[in-house]
Parts: sequence; C-alpha cells; structure tokens
Amino acid sequence: MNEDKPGRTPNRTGVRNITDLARLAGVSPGTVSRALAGKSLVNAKTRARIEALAREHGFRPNQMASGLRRQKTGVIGVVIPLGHDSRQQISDSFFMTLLGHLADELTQEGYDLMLRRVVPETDPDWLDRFIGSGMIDGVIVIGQSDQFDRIEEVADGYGAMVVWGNHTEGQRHCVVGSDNRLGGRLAAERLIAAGARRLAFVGDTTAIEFAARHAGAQDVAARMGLQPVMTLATHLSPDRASEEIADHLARHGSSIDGIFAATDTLAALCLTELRAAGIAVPGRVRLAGFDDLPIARQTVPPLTTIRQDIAGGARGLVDLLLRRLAGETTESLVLPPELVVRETA
Amino acid sequence: MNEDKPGRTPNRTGVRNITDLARLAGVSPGTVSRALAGKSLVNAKTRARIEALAREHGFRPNQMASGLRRQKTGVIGVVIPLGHDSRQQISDSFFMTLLGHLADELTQEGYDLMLRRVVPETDPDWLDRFIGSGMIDGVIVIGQSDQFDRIEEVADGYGAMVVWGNHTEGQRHCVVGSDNRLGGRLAAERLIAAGARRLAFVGDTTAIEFAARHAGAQDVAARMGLQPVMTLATHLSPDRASEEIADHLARHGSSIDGIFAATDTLAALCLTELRAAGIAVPGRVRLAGFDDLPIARQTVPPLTTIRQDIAGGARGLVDLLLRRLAGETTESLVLPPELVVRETA
DNA sequence: AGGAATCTTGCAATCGTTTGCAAATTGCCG
DNA sequence: CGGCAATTTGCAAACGATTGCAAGATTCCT
Repeated sequence: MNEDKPGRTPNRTGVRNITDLARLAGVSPGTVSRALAGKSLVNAKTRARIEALAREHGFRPNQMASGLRRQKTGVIGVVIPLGHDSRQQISDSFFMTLLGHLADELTQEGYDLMLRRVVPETDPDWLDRFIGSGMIDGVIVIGQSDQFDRIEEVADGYGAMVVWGNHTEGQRHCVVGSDNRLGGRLAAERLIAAGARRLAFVGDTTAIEFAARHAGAQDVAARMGLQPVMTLATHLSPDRASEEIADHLARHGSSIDGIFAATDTLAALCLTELRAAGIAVPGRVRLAGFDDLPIARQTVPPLTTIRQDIAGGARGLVDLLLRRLAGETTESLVLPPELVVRETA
Repeated sequence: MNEDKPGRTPNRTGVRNITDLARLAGVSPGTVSRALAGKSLVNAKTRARIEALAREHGFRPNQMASGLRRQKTGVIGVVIPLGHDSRQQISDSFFMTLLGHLADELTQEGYDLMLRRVVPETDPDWLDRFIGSGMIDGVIVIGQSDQFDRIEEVADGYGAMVVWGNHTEGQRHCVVGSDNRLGGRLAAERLIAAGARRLAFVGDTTAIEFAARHAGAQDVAARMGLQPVMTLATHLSPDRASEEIADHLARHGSSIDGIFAATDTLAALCLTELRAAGIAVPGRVRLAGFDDLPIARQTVPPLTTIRQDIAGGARGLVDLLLRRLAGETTESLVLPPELVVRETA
C-alpha cells in the first residue's frame, strides 16, 4: 500500500516479477522462468541477456510462487520439542551445536532451515502442524524428549522425517543418534576402573536418551555385582540444576563414590558443587560426563566423558532425509560413542 | 506422482485443499477460507461445521499459497554472516544463546524463524538474496562482522531489517546491541583496580564489536596514563585460538599483567593456557572476559566479566522489527553492559 | 532448394488461498 | 406483509512462477 513503508521496497527499480522482466527483455514470462532456472532449453544469447537484466535490476524469482507451483519449498524444518523440561532447553549446548552443523549441511545441499521450538504439552498437534503447513519439504526432529509415541504415529503417514535421538528395537521412525546404552556402559566401566563402587546417575530419566544412558550404566553395575545405580533426578537448566545437585550431594554425597552425569553441562555443574562441598575429584568421587562439549576440556580437572560425533550426526540426519525425499526407504543410523579419558575418572 | 513415496501423504484423508473441504461442507472455497482465518463475516454455525471438518481431516491451509496471495509469509529470516572468521562461528555460544531467545520471542509473536548462515566472502550478495527471496517478511542480522558497509547499503532501500551489533554515530541501519565501548571501559577499569598496569586485548579487532571493546579499554589506559593496550590478534574458533593464545603468552606473557578477552570463551581458553604456563591468576595476571556466558561461572577461578543482556537483546530485536513491519521508523537500542566481579580480577 | 530434425519460444493452465464486489438470505420494524 | 438494513455467501480475479504442448525459427543433409 504505502510506498515508503519500511517493510516494502525489495529492490530499487520497478521489476517486481518475472513478467516485468520479460517485458524488458522482449520475451515471454515462460522464457524468463526457464532462463533463470538454468534450463537447457533457452538460447544462450537470450539467457545471457535475461541474466544481465536480472542482475542489473536485482531481481530474483519469488520463492513462494515457485514453491507453490512446484509443490516444494527448498526448506527443511528443524523442530526442537521442549518436552520433559520445557524452559530453555533450546539453549542447551549440545542441541545448539547440532543445530549449527545442521545449518551447515543443509546450506551445503541448497536447502534453507526453518527452526521451530515447540512445547508439546500446550500444543499436542505440534508435529502435524509443522508438516501440514506446506512450508517445508521435510522435517528433522531434534530430540525425542518424551514424545516418542507422538513421533511414531506421525511416521506412519509421513515419510519425510528424520529424528535425532535414541534407537529402540522395532521403532518405526527413522532415527539418527548415538548408542546411548553403550555410552552408559562405557562410562560406568570407566568409573569402576577408576575405583568407584557405588554409582549415581545425575539427570532426568524421563527423557528416553537419558534413560538409555542410565540403563547402560545399570547393565554394568549389575554385571559386576554392584549395588544399583542411584538416580539423582535433575533438571537440565543450569539455574535449577545447581541447587538440585547441591541438594543431592548433601543428602547422598557420602554414600556414593562415582557420578555419571547425563551431559557435560551437568557434569560441569557437579564439579563445581563437589568442589564447594569439599569433595575431592577424582580422589573421593569419580565423575564422567557425556557429549564431549568444548567445556569438558576446560573444567578443572578436565572431564572424562563420552564423546558423541555431533558433526557426523548432522551429516547423517541430512543425508538420510534427502534420501527419503528422493523416495528411498532408509534404516536408522546408530553412531558409536567413544570414551574420552581425562582427569575426573 | 508415486503414492507411497515417503515425501508425500501430508494427511490420511483426501482433503488436499480448501476447495475439497468446501465441497464436503457444502459451501464455497471463499467461505472456508474466511472461516479458517477467523474472520467475523461467517455465520457461527457454518464456521463451527467447517472447523470440525478441518480438524477431522487434519487439514491446514497451505502457507505458501496464503503467503503468495497475502504478500506476507509469517517468517522472519535470521542470518549469521561468517565474515572475519569464517569457520564455525555459528556455534559460538553467544550467538547460539541469542538465537535461542530469538526463537522464543518470535514464536511468541506468531512468527517462524528461518535460519541462514552465509559466508560473505564467497557470496557478496548474501543479504539481497535473502531479502529478495520473497520467503521472509523481515530479517534479523546477527553480528555485523566485517560487513558494516554492505548492511548500510541495504538498509537504505529495505526497512524491515534489524541488526545485532555495535552502534556507531550516524549509521543508517537499526541496530540493537550492548555499548561495547562502555563495556571495554568497565573491564579495563576493573583490571586496573585489581592492580594491572600493562594491559592486553585478546581477540580479533576486525570485527567491529570487538574493535569497540578494545577502544573502550584503550580510552581508560590513555586516561590513566598507562601504556597502550596491546592487541593480541586471536581467532574465535577454540582449536585455533588455543595455540594462538599459548603463542602470545610465550611471546608477551612477561610484559603484561592484565588481559581483557573479547569473549568469555576466549577468556576461558586464556585461563587454561595461563595455568599451563604456570602464570597465577589473578596473582600475576588479572583477567576479564565479556558476555557472562554460563561458562564464566564454571571456570576455576570463576571469571570476572562484562555481562550482556542477551534475553533483553533478543526482545529488543524482535520488538523493533515488528514495529518496523508495522510501518514505524525506529531508533537503535543500546543496552548497558554490566560489570560482574568474580575472582579473576 | 526442399524437407526433416532440432532448437527456441509462446500460450495458457495450474499450484491453493484470499478478498472486493455483488447477490442472496435473514432479521427487524412499523 | 412490505421494505430496508444487516448478515452471509458465492464469484472470479488476483498473487507470481512453472511447464506440457504446439507453433515458429534454425540448422542440416541430400
């Protein structure tokens, strides 16, 4: 409407669509479309002329219109369900790093990335809404959270989806993720090798990935005839977690000698609280984290942890999704985690 | 084409568009459109019937078509230019946290977020391309990097843009950001109050924000009659930065007694390298960071730093952008940074 | 030169939704 | 019950690009 509204004025000149440009070039809109799309059916000279004009006027074909007609958008949705711990999980280092890599990979493949953060509790329809919007060609779900069933349902009817998370025997949706149970085993084995006998797990086991890590540790404890791994339920957000950990330590600190934290972030907090409580690491209590985020290298002492291949995971997610878009049916991809021994265990 | 291609099958039933639904409901497409858009011109009963039908068939109006017709998409673009230090700046904690908050704020306002990572060197057209794509209603640029001039140019013709970064006297684009120069002053003052006399700045001053932080420190050094603040050029990515810092310390470690790091991430690395070099903090060298990221609390000893109000910044960015979309012209927003004294200075 | 084969181009329908305008229905009141 | 206003609806033209089909222009070969 208003000419000098800030929102308007995409380009300086008056070329607003392919038809305007066609008029300028003295050809039909169809030809311009073909030229700009790089099809081979256009005469080299006409194409050059059209391209020059387009550049000169700073014109680019409207993606919405193109998307509508071609029934594809060139956009991949990335959605982070904030299920079991709603506030600010999105700033969790691990997810953010994964997101960064996803952005890289998708850009590489010529796709754009649409990011959405959803709270399944207040919006049970989150996944269908995103998919049904018609804005995205496919969707990557980062983290199953406590939405496993919802995701399974959707997977039955919609194939262009890949999920980061835990693989469970016989599940129907395509997932990419570390072998969390194995990771849990590796961590527990290391803690025990470092002298621990009474283990505790710090984290929230309603998240399926974390539950698997805990289960892995439990496998080892059982096999070695140790007491069961104590679960110290803890939220993920740093502010709440600190208190909770301090509380756990006050209550159970004397009855454990090994801590397996669900993430490096939590492990780092444990380290701080352990120090505050005057508990020596790894002297009195051994500690292991998960992820191998940059912070693991920077704590004092540096963290022993289980590395996840984040970049590899991102590559896998994108690769599988593109294959599915092309019509293939794909298997899930389970990545092997790796023990990184530093100084806390 | 193929019915059981994974990419197809948005919903189970055969209702693919507003016209199908209209047929079912026994009304015209126009009415369905109005009903679903919540306009007041539809009879309450018809609306209810249509809504029920839509729910039942899991139908949602196609956003592309709607966007095309209404000339707005409900999507805000967020772009991170990787200018002065191209690799993996996107995983920089600060930007990621800001991004998380932006996602929250935009969702709140009913907008979606399209994320794009660009390398201006290989793609000089990055900003116009994004804007001209027709996919976004407005754009938020995170970090000016070394692209100040490019952004200024675009701002002349396109109003729906807000930038996170440094405010410079007389600039034409609307920016939200901390007063970096003031932050630099606060840091330097604190370092000096803690006993430092020979200051160094760790970071890459080709990024305009960092240059301003350095300048602020320099202001104070000059005012106090100290020697100029030495610049120790350092990349942002942790792998390269570690070496570079170690190198700087080996070369100049003995001639400085206060370090102002451009970022907490860098400060944490400094701390590790200082420890490795056997230099006591804050005994021999005082250290201050910038941002007040979670990591600042977790280092040993915890970091003295300058806090930026990230959540407030995100709110400001979104607020200003929406105002601009509504046609207002807006001033830039400069947020006051805040000194947080911990134990390194 | 004539005709077939190959390139280029134009035409017009299409993707799915929105919306101004006009027609049809309903409600209201004397 | 007639007439006027207020509600509801339908119609059809946009939005801007893509693409199958057919016509027009070139090229090539004999």
